[in-house]
Amino acid sequence: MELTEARQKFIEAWGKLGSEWGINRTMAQVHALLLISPEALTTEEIMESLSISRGNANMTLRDLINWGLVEKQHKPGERKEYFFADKDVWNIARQVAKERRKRELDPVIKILDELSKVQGDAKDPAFKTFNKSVTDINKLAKNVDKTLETMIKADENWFWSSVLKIFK
Amino acid sequence: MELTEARQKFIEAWGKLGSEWGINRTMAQVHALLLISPEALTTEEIMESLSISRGNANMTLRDLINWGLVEKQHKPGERKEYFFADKDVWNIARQVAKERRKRELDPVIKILDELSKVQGDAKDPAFKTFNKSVTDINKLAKNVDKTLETMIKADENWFWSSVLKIFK
DNA sequence: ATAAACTTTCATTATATTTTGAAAGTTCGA
DNA sequence: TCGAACTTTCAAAATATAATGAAAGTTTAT
Repeated sequence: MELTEARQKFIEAWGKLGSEWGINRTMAQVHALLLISPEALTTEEIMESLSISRGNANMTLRDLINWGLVEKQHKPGERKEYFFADKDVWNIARQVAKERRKRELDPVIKILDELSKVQGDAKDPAFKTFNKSVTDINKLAKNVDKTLETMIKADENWFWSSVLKIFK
Repeated sequence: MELTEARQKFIEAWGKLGSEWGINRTMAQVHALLLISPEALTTEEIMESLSISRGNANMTLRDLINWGLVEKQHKPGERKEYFFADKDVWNIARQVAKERRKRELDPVIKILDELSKVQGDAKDPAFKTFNKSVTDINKLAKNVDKTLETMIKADENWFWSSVLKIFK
């Protein structure tokens, strides 16, 4: 396989994985493109490479910037904006973990905390079952939350050597 | 808050979280309903509870069965099928991890392995950047894979006490 | 063999999400 | 202050995803 084809496959695979995990396919593809681009790219180049419209490119890049995965660059003497992706995969993983935790896990934990407090008749099977499921999910969610928090703060080598050491 | 309202909130929250993570909202809601139902339910009851059509209920239940989260039950002397969800939250988490690993992570790792092998000019920045990103992502993906494999096999208490011990 | 009870299918419809592109907005040099 | 270069917006269109429900299929008791 040669580079051009391989790059294409990478962009496709990343887009597919993204869409399976609730991330817009185009956003994942733009990210993939920037990940394998040694230089920062202009909006034009991204539009061209992925055959997407200006509006789509613009919004997608803004989202990527909000996710902390991409940044704008300016070249001296040029008006155009260039976009560049952090290539440190551990940083990327941490950043994604951080954002998804904030946007999705935290709100759910808040609701589960409320629902855990709901009082009811200890003899009512409907209440017992509700209470058990909610409480158990809440505990699990909090364990995940703590693990993510650690990961977000952690150094990559330390993190994986600790985790994998347990499991050997 | 009383039970009826709380149940409703739980179903909503679970549906929302599911849809953010690439799982059909209705599927997550049916699962939530079964999770808080002490008894197995019929298709009719599920349709009624969630205001969904027969076809939708049928397909969603089949999917949940394929995910290993729900099973059919038969009551003696009755033709009707009843549906019941495993209430063990750790089993559920493992089952979801297992399925998503198989359906999504494994195929991606396969592609990354191929792409890691692509040869190129070590002086070409395009090749160097491509190669580094692909290789690094591949390593990360394999660490995640190993961790999931361990989790899938693990006992809940052992797993969390090991993981959280590292991070205290 | 029949029919009632129940389940499954799938073409059609509905909904949700994503994309487009032209117009409006902004910035900057002359 | 003007206009060229560039960016952003957003209503409308396109696409993708999910839901409906009637018809077809299946099972079982008689």
